[in-house]
Amino acid sequence: MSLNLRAEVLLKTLIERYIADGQPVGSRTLARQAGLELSPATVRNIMADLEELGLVSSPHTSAGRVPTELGYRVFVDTLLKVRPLDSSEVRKLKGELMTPQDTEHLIGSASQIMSKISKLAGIVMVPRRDEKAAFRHIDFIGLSGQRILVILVTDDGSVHNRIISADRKYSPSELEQAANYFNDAYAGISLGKVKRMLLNEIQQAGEDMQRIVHLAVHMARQAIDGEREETEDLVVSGESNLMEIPDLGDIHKLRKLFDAFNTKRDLLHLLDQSMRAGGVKIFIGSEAGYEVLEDCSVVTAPYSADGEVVGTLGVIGPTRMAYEHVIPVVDITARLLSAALSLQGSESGHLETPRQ
Amino acid sequence: MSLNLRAEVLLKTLIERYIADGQPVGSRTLARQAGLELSPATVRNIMADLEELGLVSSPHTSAGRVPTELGYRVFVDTLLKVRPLDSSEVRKLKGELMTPQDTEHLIGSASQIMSKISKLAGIVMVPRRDEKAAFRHIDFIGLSGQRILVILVTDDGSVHNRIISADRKYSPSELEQAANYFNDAYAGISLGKVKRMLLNEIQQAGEDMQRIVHLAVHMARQAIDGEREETEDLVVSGESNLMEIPDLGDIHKLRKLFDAFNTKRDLLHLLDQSMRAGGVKIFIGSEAGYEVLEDCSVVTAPYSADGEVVGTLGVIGPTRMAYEHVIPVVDITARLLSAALSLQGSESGHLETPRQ
DNA sequence: CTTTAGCACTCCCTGTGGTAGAGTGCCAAG
DNA sequence: CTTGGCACTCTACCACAGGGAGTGCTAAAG
Repeated sequence: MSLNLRAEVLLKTLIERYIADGQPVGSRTLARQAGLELSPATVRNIMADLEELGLVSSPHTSAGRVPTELGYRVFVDTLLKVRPLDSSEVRKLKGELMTPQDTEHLIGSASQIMSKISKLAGIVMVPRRDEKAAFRHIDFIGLSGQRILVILVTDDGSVHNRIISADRKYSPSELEQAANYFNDAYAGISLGKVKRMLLNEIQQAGEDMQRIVHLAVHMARQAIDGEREETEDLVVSGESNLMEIPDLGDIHKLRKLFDAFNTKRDLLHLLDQSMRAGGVKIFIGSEAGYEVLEDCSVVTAPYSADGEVVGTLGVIGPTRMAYEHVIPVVDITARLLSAALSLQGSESGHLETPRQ
Repeated sequence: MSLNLRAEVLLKTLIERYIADGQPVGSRTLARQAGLELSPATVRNIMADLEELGLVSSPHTSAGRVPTELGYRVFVDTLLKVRPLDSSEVRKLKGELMTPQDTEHLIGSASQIMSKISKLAGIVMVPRRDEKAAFRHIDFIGLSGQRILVILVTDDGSVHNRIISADRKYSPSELEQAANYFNDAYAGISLGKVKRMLLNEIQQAGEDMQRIVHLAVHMARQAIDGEREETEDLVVSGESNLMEIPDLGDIHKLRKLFDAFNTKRDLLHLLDQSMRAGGVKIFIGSEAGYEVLEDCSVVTAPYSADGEVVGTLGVIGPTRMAYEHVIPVVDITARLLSAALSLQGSESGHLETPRQ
């Protein structure tokens, strides 16, 4: 892909222009806009070259050129200069994310603020650190019948609750004993480890363990197992912004996209991919491999808590989006969210004696 | 509004026909469909009468008739016979709502199942019974810095958590003492009462109360106050179903509607209105008084827990919806949700000694 | 060899007119 | 009161032509 300087400049101006107003751009316009002293005819020759390389295409014979996905790819990879964020926007971001709030709200705020600033849809994967987060506290509370409410608190300050059915009814004091046993025995241990320990305990001990211990172990196991599903989740905001974008005018495609927002599976998978690579990543149109994302691009960045990557967030919009603006928004949101989450982690696991 | 039988039959068939295929219906079709032995010309005369009464209108001179909002009103109030639900649909509903799950999931399931069956959007207001629900249990857990995670459990089995900033850092044992104090002092008392008691306690005691008590009271107060906002919430499902409905083809209107789903304020207000009246209520088009609901109808029903109305749910779709199908869906969902919520309430508040 | 001007060509978009179809309103007869 | 008949209206659809935008090609100029 060796483009000479002139061709690069022209491709860049073409894409910028096209992003700005969505019209195919012709040789005359391009010649004037590019700042090079070239005639439209010369530009036409170069456009023919670019078309051969698969970087641009024309919707029909007499309609100017439009970037292809490959064209966008080259653009974002080599030609794009991201412009630093407006200080007012940075302030907005900080204001939204630096106020203390629990993880759930934080995620929601991040998603919303991204969608508000970019005028597109914001997506945030909920953090996946259950396996690593340390167990902090558990509570068993009896409901009607044999149902028991289990509240599980991890070291990072997140709370999960779940209703399970027990084998019989338990008295409040039995439940309290069970909780005490569990809190004493497992405080400070990572959830992943707790899970393995529970499995062992169940297999080995068989019937001869104390009733209370038995109860605690089984209930906790159900609660921790249940977490897995719940945590595979995604927060989407500002979907409706996408409805005003003429590029996505096809109601049918739009509907499929919205369904994807609700199903979440595909998007989660996509976000999962970009968890590994550090920094901002961009998926253009069909690159992502999902049909629903046709004509869409996704700009993602991983975020971390306490120095470890725990999730991904991003913005989703039409392929024709203002990348130079969206990229820094996603980037900075990821950084701010990381900071907020790291602040939030409990110190007590390391610095203080675990609560008993 | 005195319609003779013939006119009623014609209006009914017209609306049924229009609901079925969305086309303005002409006199010839109507004459054949209605089962009355009438010629198109006679039907035309009657249609002119109905038009004068404001029950139908024609989009243009030669285009058949279409029901007006008033026409729909008369239809649902006096002409409509709701058909009982398919037993397979009832099974689906029961399967979804009778499996034990916590309140939050229950609400989500109710909304989803309604949208799935009606192929429209389902909305459920989250229950408002905080003031009445009894306080059950509180936990304070220290996070980094001066931040404290407060977990509040009410008697109905719902869990709320919130992060607050304390005036200084507290040790785990201090926090535990505070929680113990609070759990002992307030167990079984309704949240509304707890709130008032806390206000009193703060005013009266001034500085001379014990440090721990002081801490507990202040933290609990923040948590309980916070609840108010959070609980003003709404769960929407199946919005994307609305995108495939040709009646709502105008992207701009659709966008406004989706914004309303996100803002939630207007919809909550609407649902709030129908909390008082028992049974299914129907808002047709502009009747509701909200611009965004133009061309939409909302079918709502209140639901209860332990015999007391705590919220409203419903379905929202185009004015031209299959009322005779949607109405029983909403009705039964409300009943099933009521049953599920009533099951869920904890008995312990009444039957057992409060946990200490 | 590259750049440029000129020119014919292609395709879209818009507006126009004409026609068929559906349905109405009205009138006069049953 | 009901019905058949008839003139009228409005829409939807089609074909067609003209203007506009932009291209590709060619030949000449740098």
